[in-house]
Amino acid sequence: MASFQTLPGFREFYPEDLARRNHVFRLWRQTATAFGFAEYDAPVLEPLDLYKAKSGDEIEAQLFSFTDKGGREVALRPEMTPTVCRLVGAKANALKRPIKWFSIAEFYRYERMQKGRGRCFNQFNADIFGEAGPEAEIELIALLVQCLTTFGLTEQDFYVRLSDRNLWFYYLEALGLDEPRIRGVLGAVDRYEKYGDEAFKGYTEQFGPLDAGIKAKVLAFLQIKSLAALEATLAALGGDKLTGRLADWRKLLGGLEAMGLARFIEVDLGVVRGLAYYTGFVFEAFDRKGELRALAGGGRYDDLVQKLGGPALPAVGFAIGDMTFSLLLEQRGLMPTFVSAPDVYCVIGGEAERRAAFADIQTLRAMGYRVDYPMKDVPFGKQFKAAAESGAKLALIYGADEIANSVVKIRDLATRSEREVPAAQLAETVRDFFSAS
RNA sequence: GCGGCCAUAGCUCAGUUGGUUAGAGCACCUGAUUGUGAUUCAGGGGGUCGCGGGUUCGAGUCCCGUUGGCCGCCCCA
Repeated sequence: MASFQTLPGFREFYPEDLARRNHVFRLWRQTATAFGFAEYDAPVLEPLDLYKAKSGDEIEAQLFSFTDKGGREVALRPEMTPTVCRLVGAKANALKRPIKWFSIAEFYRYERMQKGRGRCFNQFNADIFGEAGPEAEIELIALLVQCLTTFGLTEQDFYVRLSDRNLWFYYLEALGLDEPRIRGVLGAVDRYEKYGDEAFKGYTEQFGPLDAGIKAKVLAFLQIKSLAALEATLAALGGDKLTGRLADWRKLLGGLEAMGLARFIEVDLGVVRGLAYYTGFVFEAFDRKGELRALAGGGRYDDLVQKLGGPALPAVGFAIGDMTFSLLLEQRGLMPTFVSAPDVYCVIGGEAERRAAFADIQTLRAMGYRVDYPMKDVPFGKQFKAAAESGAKLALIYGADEIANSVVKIRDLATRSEREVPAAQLAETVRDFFSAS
């Protein structure tokens, strides 16, 4: 038993674990690239103020933060959004619009561990800057969907809930509420799914009971699950803001439908997302069975770049966490088992043969083949067994007889057939074998 | 931050009302086997029973504390 334990909530990646993680990262990266997103990265350690600027005590309590040797207050990054806003903000005027960027990075939050949540995790982040219209949401939600379907997940496995903080705001405004009350109601809406009527307790304490007529309308609005129902509800109210917003909704849903993604999307105004910086459309991806935490979440945050010192720049983004996502893939049997097998395994008679084999081993490795051999002299029988167990396709046999005749014996480990080739032709024979198979 | 359950070999787990030197399977290593395949047989390494304290003639077993894990609550950028 090791004396030194891994820090709580941190993960170690043994080769099989890392193979799975690499698989996930590789497909995410491939998908984002196909959508025309460019990859970036940034420091793991940031000034604490970058996160304090936009958030309260709760968030600070969950930061890994400390004072460095130069007396700076620093924190391990808990998310990518402030960082990417700074990167983009600093060069906003020099970057071609729209700015479509993604990253795959590690984040740290000092939280209690749970299923699908640790203190150290990876996220795929994708953001579009400089596009104020719902075209940006279309592109991002399409990317989100494909980041999941590329692993074999279907609409049976997950869905994306789509909502809109602006629409809520305009609607409550039209019902005659002022801004503090609107925020109070949105807080209740956020919790309504979980707590039912209890969710309004906080509002009542602060502002007194919500007018029964308004509350009924809020509850009805919250349960809206289609664009048609939305339009019907809002038709009576009219107003430029609401009419304009409905046009955005039609454009967004129409775009996603044209991309063939309608089956993944559910209008659900019950989603508000607690995070204060979201300003418009918000969306979250969940597994259909409802057993896991959210797979991904995102939305529009048009004010954040400016708040962090950059120019006014509209923005939309989302993130997928690797922990819940990997759990889902494993539950659905979509996480492949990775075997680490060489292409070629060398069977070597003894010291003298070993020297001859080394030259060929180096040649084949330089050609890009993965070649292994036993480090110590081992009886032939064991070596053949090792060759078979290694998963290699070919065994190369270097015995005294072969060396004497300047040949190498090649054994096809699948068919168990053997032949000898002149040592000089080994490289091309191996290449032909692998290019044919 | 709060609550429930749990902790014995690398893994999965036994371990009697508290009683000799803590076990099995799998995995790993060696040999049988000096040129041909997952078998078989024989052998081997590996444990301060999470850690610390207490009760006892005696603790893997009972009690307290602590650390860590799983699950839920809060939160979830």
